[in-house]
Amino acid sequence: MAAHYSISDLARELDITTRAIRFYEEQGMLAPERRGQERVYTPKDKVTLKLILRGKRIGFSLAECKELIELYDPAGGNRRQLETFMAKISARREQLAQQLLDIEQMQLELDTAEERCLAALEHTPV
Amino acid sequence: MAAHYSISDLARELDITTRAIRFYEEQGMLAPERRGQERVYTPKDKVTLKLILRGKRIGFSLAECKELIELYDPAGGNRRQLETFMAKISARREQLAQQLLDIEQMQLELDTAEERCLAALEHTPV
DNA sequence: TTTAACGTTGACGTTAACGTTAACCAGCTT
DNA sequence: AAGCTGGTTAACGTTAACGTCAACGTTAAA
Repeated sequence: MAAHYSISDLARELDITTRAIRFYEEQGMLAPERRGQERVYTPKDKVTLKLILRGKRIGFSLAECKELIELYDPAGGNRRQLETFMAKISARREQLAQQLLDIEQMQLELDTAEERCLAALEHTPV
Repeated sequence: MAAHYSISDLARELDITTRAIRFYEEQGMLAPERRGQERVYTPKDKVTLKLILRGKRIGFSLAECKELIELYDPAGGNRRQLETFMAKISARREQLAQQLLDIEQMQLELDTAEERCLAALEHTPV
């Protein structure tokens, strides 16, 4: 429940390097406060980092992760921007649906591959 | 139902560049026949390419795609190899499961992001 | 007081997965 | 003969996402 984290606190907890965290900041995805030179992170920053990591796991680029993060900003923006965002969201949805299909198919094929491995092991002497 | 394809046939049909196809070959993922200098692809090569593309869509590296392809080889290999493959398969399965969770979570958040966009549009004059 | 732990800013290095010329050849058409 | 289409190899260029020093400052403990 700590209100603040150091850069290595977050690195440890989220299992990334401090270099990566600084890099995300360099890319404009984070803007932690400073106490002198040192970066001080809030729980909100932590949430942002988690968003980035999840995005990456799904296969988004950092640039795309940044867009996602911006959706959470109350910055809002004008009608044109909002419509652009909506379009991007719908494009994402389609891509995610395709990924789901790919994953299902892949799982089926891994099943049969596994079976073939097992069968082969049956006939292989220890 | 053609028995053979040229490199640009496949490029067109699978919507990739000929450069990419040659690159996959360079990486040892393909080994098309030759008629003189020219590459001649069979339906089997096409299947391999599709496997690569699906793998990429899910977020596998080319090296990982190559491993998947090798699972389809009747090369088989020894007990040690098979066990290694099995371990990799199970690791993949876990990663895929995690991706599914991430995608579901992401979809929920896109839902609310979309709602916020819509709400904002409501209050924005045309 | 020195040494250890943690932080900082450069800045160059690295890997993956192709893109992009360049320079060439073979066959067909005009 | 000239030009187009489509293929080839070789080799350098590019982008993303950090890794990996180097050189330095600051507490806090031994």
